[in-house]
Amino acid sequence: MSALPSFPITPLLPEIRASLAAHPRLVLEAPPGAGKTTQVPLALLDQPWLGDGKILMLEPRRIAARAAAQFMAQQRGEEVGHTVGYRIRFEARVGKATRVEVVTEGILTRLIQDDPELTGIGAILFDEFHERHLAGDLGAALALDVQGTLRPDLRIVVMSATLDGERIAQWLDAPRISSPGRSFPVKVAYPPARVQESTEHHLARVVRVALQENDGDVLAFLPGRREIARTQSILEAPLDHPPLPLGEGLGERVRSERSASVSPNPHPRPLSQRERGEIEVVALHGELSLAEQQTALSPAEPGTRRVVLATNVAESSVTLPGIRSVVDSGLAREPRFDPHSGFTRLETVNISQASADQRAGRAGRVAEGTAYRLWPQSRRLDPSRTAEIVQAELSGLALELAAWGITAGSGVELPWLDAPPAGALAQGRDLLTQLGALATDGRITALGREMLELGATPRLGAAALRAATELRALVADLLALMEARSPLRGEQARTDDFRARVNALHAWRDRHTAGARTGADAGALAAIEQASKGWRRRLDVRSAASGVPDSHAVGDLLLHAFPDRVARRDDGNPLRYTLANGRGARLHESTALHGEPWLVALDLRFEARDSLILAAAPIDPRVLERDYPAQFRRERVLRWNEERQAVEAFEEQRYAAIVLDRRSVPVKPEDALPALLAAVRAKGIDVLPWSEHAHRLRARMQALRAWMPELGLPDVSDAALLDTLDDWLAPYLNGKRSLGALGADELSQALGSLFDYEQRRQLDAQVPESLTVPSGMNRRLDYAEGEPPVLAVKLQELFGLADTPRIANGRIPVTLHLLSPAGRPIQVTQDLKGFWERTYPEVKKELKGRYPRHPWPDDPWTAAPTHRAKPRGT
DNA sequence: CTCTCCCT
Repeated sequence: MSALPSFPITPLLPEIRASLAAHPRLVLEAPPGAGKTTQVPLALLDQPWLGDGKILMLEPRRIAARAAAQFMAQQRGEEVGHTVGYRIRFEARVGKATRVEVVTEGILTRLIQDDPELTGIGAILFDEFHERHLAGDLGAALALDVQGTLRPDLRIVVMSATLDGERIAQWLDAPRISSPGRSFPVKVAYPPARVQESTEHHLARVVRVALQENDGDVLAFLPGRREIARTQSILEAPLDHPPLPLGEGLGERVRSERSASVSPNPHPRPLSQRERGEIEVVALHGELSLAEQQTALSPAEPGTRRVVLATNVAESSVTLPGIRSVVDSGLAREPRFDPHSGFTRLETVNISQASADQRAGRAGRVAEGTAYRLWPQSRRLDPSRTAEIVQAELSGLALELAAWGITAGSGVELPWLDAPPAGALAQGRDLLTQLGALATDGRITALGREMLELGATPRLGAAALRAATELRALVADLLALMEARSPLRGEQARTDDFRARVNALHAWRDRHTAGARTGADAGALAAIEQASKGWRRRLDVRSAASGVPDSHAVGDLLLHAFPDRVARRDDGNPLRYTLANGRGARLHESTALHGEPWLVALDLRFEARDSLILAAAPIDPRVLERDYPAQFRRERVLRWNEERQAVEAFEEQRYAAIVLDRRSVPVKPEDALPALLAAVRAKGIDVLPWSEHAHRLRARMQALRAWMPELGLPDVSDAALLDTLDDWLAPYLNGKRSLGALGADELSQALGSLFDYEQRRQLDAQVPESLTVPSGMNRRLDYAEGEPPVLAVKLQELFGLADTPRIANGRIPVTLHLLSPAGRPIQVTQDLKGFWERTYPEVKKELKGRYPRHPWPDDPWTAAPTHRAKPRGT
């Protein structure tokens, strides 16, 4: 150990050893450059608790796993594969003597599932745990479960670079040791955007400032390719105005921000023509070919300064030499799974504080640096990155859990740092059931176990294992191509026909064409071929596929991975498709798949209406009939025809939600009734044929209920009627096929049926339709909710009536609308007596002249009531 | 008409 070179973490190693001797779990916080990855595993090798056990160290990336193993082996003066080895998918360098095994995260899950006792393993170290990958979280939860049950002696060390150590330590119930890093101070500035300035213009402007104020290269972080391209064109366009004047705006602001441990170039000056000519702008993102990435990663020509416009690749995956300043948009694109739609979509989000610090740290690897942040300093960032487990698609996790014995109803839980959300987990289990990996009781099937053993995603695993033996060579290619980014470049890169990728791989393999002529990236194809070779080994295939597969072969194999994304072209619109899950999708206008009646959509960009199909392959629908017979259904379907206000019946032949054939069939009465009731429920009570009579009947029923609550009458408000349609309306709709067939009388009868005989008797007695007035005529009563009834009547008809009539057992006085002989309103009153006494004499004086042929007695109490005028001449 | 990064 004494031979170890010194790292910032070196002085802490005794403390780390002591802690693990006393306590089986530990949280180790150390920023990049502290040496934790390479020093901690070796420092634990001689510990008594380890005996001759192995140390497993998890890395989130393959490159990092290889590099860490390489570095440690070198440090011991050995080859990789002796004391120190590594294991990543399709590649292992471990030997009998190997005691430190650096593995990628998915490998650990396999190891634990294969041997839950973790025989021979004494410690597991989770490096870069702050990245919170799904596999890392699962691995840690499984390891904790094993430690708590079968292996109390197992040591678990979680190494993290963020401020989140406290939370992790609580979760683990573990002590916490922090190490300083090895990096130079980085000064942070927050230059604000100008009014209406786009992110790209803001960023380009600050990049120019960074070039002025600092030596060395500039690394800028943007959320994606589109923003990188826009920024690049802004930076490469000739300046239409001279660069920033001295001492104004940003230059000043930068120097006044925070206390700087180092002051940037104290005399920023405009770039000269010559200097600008020496600045090289390069893009860096995951879609680039290896060669293109190399350009960005290699040192610039002497005398040339470089501006690297990068996505998140540059945050952790690659190291860039010579960076002295970082310009950070504060944005990243992250996948979010929506359990409702079953799709994952990319969202542009604000980065976490941990990411911001990690990005800024990139400016301090070689010397002091400056980080320019393009968001307001007042903005509060989330302290650390959201764990993948809370926002990702979870079918893979659900399958691992099922293999561990955790099913939907098992009630068993793992000790999660962040538990998987129930909705996404349920959706994952649904998919697994559809793929045949889970039985109906939720337990894992034999196919599910095979899928885990194969080590592909559940979707691709299902496709691979269901393929006929003679197609397995092609399946291996499809797995490799599906997992990789598209190898196509140039014109070809735009195609949405997935078969173009297969053809490019086969052409490259067959050496018929040079890499360049296939329009594909030879480096990418070589990597895909490596993966395909790995899959061929696992699938027991001797030789690789070649040539151009049959037109449906690719789709027919991959539809077993995406049975829910089988798509059929709509009749009306050749670009529009309906997916088996019922959602809409469309091909873009320059599609290479125009006219294909059936597709399997392999990649979609989610949109609320019609998702865009980014990659697809044609399929033969007969394969669906053969392999998913249960999804084919012939069903009677009832539809509401809005125009006819009537029920229609169809017989539909469907694959899942895709309608293959629809024929009109006669409507059965027992079919129609529920559909008619549903239509009323959906459209509201006003859709019924309300007559004047029915309205009035309902008003009286409501009035009686309000005025004589002791009768306990049913509510006939809109809401109550809708709630009880089955009771009162159904008998009258029975046998009908449209709402129009319901007569107005029938509606009244139906309403009336809500009251029994006695209640109807009370209705007629207490809330009558009309009153007989002294003239002998029946005059209608008008009922409105919450008001006394209105009796409109000519004055002359009431002669002899002393008091206001009352109804509802005398509880409610009617409101009299007293009318002139011509039917014009004279007075509204509930006090007839008062009217006769006070108002009538005046009314008489006024109207007698106008209606001389009508009686205007001085004494209305004793006069004979009449509804007619006096006969002429009397 | 345009999608971040990674992994069994």
